[in-house]
Amino acid sequence: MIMERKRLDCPALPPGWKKEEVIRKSGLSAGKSDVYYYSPSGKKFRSKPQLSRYLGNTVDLGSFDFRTGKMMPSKLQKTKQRLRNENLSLSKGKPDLNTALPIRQTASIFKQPVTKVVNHPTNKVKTDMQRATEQPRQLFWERRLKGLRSLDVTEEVLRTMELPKGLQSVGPDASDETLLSAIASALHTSSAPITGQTSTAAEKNPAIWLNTGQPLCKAFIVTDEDIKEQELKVHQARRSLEEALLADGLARAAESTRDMEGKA
DNA sequence: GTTCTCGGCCG
DNA sequence: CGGCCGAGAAC
Repeated sequence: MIMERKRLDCPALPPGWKKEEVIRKSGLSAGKSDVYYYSPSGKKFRSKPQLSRYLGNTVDLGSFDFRTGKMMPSKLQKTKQRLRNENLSLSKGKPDLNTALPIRQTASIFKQPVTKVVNHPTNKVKTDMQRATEQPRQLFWERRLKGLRSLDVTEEVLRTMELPKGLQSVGPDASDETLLSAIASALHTSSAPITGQTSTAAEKNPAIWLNTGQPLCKAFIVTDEDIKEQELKVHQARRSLEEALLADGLARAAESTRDMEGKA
């Protein structure tokens, strides 16, 4: 007899998500149960951290109880406690090893739709369409990114990027810092063109008119000079990378040569 | 190779 | 005690 695995709908998550509870039937932990979730595309999730890594900023799992699959408002208290503790330990100079929200800026750890251009221009790689369709977002979620900095290996703060004068932010937090995060996130999260907020109404009352598919940034104009300037920067960056790789290769070659001589 | 399952760590 | 994830077992 085959034990039917019940995959139940989960109202607290976006449509199509399923929840499953498996009872352990042997061993010391017999009787205990494990809870799993399945995305609309069928991917299995076995913990809350795994879930929030995947969902990114599209869903606030702060009050989500993984075991029951329900939103538990009582848990909001604990979320605030956690934030306090984080700020405390950060001010003591401990490195922030938290990999939960908000999303990281420098690497796309989330699966994104990718178009691979090979010989024939119509060829495409398979993508997770459930993930590719943009989901509703919280207004002004980018504010959570405030204060994030990129560090090098010695934990020195890297110089932040300077933004062109033409870029101006929209919304309650008009700092350049958040603007940069908002744009960087938009470029990472969406494959659609980034135009900024094209409706001028959004500037007057963003809470109503904000286009959540676009960053908190006024519409901007990109001139030919901007493009040329950027091309130059990319070119220079590639040159220095090329030089670094070459130097590294030479160093390795020299090292292995020395090793060989040592053995002979 | 992938999926299932339980152990065990750690907060 | 329970959440989370590693790793061996099963397929």
